Amino acid sequence: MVTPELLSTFPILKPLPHDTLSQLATLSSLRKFARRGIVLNAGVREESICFLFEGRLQGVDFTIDGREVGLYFVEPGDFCGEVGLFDHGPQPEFVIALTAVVSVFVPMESLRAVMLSHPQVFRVMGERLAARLRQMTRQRSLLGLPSIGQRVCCQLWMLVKDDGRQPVMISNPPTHMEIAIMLNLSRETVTRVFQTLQTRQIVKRDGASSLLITDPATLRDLAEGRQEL
Amino acid sequence: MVTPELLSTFPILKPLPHDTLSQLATLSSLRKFARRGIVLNAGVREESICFLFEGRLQGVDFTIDGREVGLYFVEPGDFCGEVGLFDHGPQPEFVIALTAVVSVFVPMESLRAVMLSHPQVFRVMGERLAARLRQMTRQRSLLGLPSIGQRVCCQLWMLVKDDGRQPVMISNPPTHMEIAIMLNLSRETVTRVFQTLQTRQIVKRDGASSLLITDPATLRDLAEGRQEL
DNA sequence: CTTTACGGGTGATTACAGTCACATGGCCGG
DNA sequence: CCGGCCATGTGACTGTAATCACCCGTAAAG
Repeated sequence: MVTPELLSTFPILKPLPHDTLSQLATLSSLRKFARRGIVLNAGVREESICFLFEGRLQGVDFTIDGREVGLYFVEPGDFCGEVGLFDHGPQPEFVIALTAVVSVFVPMESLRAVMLSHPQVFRVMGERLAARLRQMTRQRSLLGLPSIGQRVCCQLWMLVKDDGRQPVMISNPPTHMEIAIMLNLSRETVTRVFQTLQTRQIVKRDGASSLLITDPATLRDLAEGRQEL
Repeated sequence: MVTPELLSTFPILKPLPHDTLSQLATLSSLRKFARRGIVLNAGVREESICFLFEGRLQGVDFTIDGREVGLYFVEPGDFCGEVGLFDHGPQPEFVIALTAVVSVFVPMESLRAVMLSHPQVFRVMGERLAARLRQMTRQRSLLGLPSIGQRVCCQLWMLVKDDGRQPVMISNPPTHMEIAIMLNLSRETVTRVFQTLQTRQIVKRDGASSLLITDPATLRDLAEGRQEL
């Protein structure tokens, strides 16, 4: 079902020797989710780490009064649910499939064993946790921005890793609602910002499941506050 | 200057053998800061971990347009600046002294060495990083609360570890401004919430540098949304 | 001892994003 | 082919928190 080759497509597992990968592979399982499927549950001790092969995930939490709060996006090649590796605690947040998703579930206990016997993997996993902290810090300061347009542009800019000049395409982009909960905004407000971005020819819908950033340079300027929307 | 005994007052260092502590102590330095002093700088590779002995610290970041954003508080016995231990990266956020502060600076490199040779410490440090992630997640969902009063009460409640019924005292509490930046509010709004909390006899100023929680039970209810303010 | 800075307190005003209500169009399942 | 769902789009209205402008009192700085 899961081959060692599949596992080795993930950067963090790549350096592992082939027989270790084989062993991990026999313990792992391929799992597919439909859009809106719950990949990881909050509050329970999840027994697996989820490696994302295809699609997009979103970490979400809920406020006491039931409002949805967006925390981060997960892109293919990345993984989630790793916090419990370090403290054996419950999964802190939900992880939801934003699109149809293909993922590999690796049992947490065996991955922890691998981690402890391969300092290399341990190191990368520590770096990974640190990166998550850094990313959450950045996301948090986004929320401090008084200009709503700048908030949306920053978030959009973070989805565009490519820093080039030419147009960039984002396939299966998050919906307005999914962006809204990341930024503490209402869905309508996000829609209105996108509307002005479209009339100003900075982004363009390209079919149903694709967003074209026609003018990355201006988007960047908007994100960094050099231009007003 | 720094004694091994002083270091062993910190839970994470306590299990270390005495000679390791002695060696660490010779490399460490005692540093005091005045209120508003910058304890750790963002963006640079800080060369030390800061262990807080006395006072209160706040992790803060700034938005692109210069607004201050509050991230977390640090209480005595805890430490900060540890992210770089894992990824050798720059310090992600500023750490500011909210009160007069006594702290011990332990060089990051030697602490990293200790960590690698003492799996015990490594484990606790990993748990610590995980705890930070969990705490940031909770703080983030606070910001999703639509009721401003609830936000403030939640934050206040987090400062009260004690879950007892009897009145609790918070010494050197954060100023309204410092709370405001944690919650994405203006200083005036926080003042107004405190005003109603005081008239409703839930909290009370006790001298200049102390806040008395006279009715923790009601504060808890307000924080958890069982009562409106 | 005076001066200044800072934390806290308060009212008036206003901008602005949330909310509600509804419309449209695409896609999927029956 | 039809019906329903979901994402998006849009207008009207409104509540609310930010902003501004000021006050006071204390405590540290000179």
